[in-house]
Amino acid sequence: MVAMMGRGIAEQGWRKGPWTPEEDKLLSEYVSLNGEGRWSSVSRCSGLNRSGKSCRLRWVNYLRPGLKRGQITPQEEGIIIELHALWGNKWSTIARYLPGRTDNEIKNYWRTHFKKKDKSSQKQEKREALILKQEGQHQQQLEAGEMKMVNTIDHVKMHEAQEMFSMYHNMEDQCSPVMTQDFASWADYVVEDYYGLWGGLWNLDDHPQG
DNA sequence: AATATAATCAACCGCTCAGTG
DNA sequence: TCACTGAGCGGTTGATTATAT
Repeated sequence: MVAMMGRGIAEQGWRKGPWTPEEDKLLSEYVSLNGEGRWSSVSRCSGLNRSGKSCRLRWVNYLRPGLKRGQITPQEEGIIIELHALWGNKWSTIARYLPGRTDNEIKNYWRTHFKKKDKSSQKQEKREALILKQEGQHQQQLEAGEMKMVNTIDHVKMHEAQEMFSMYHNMEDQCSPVMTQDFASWADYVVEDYYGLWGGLWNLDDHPQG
């Protein structure tokens, strides 16, 4: 494994690899005394043999107070999907709208839950191709859905909407609140949910697109 | 029960950008 | 204006855990 990519091996004197409870304690104490920031001086002042980068990451993603641990809720998932459709891989921006969640967490969630679609979709698409042959009307239905979507939300690009639909459709764990079988009815759901979401989000102080 | 594969998570790396002298 | 530095971000990797065969 190419020498573990140097993981766990001190390079330039910095310790790498998983954090120990002792290190966590030192970092927490340092931040509680000195506040966030000044990461480059953490190692000097706290006794930690970690780079500032590493300290910051550990604090932001793991030690920071108020972090939620555990499963992403369906509501959070919906927000992630919709914000990603709008902004793409702007994980830190998306994370601002999910209190207690980190950009890393959201990024990981997206990768594991939705990027896998790329693989599974190949199988799925084969299956769907068969179904399409059997159901010649399916395409008409899809197009009807597309038209509805385009007319209703011009914020979300069509292909993104189709991707979102595919993702919902491919999710087999039934965690999605709505499992519509066609794009048209799904579009109805998203339109409702979309405005519901933004009605709330626009009230936040930190407007995303300034 | 053993092995292979997939999923998840924590952490690192390289890059960019803003602040400062 | 330019160079330097620190902080933050997104992409990626590798270890661990869960699930399937």
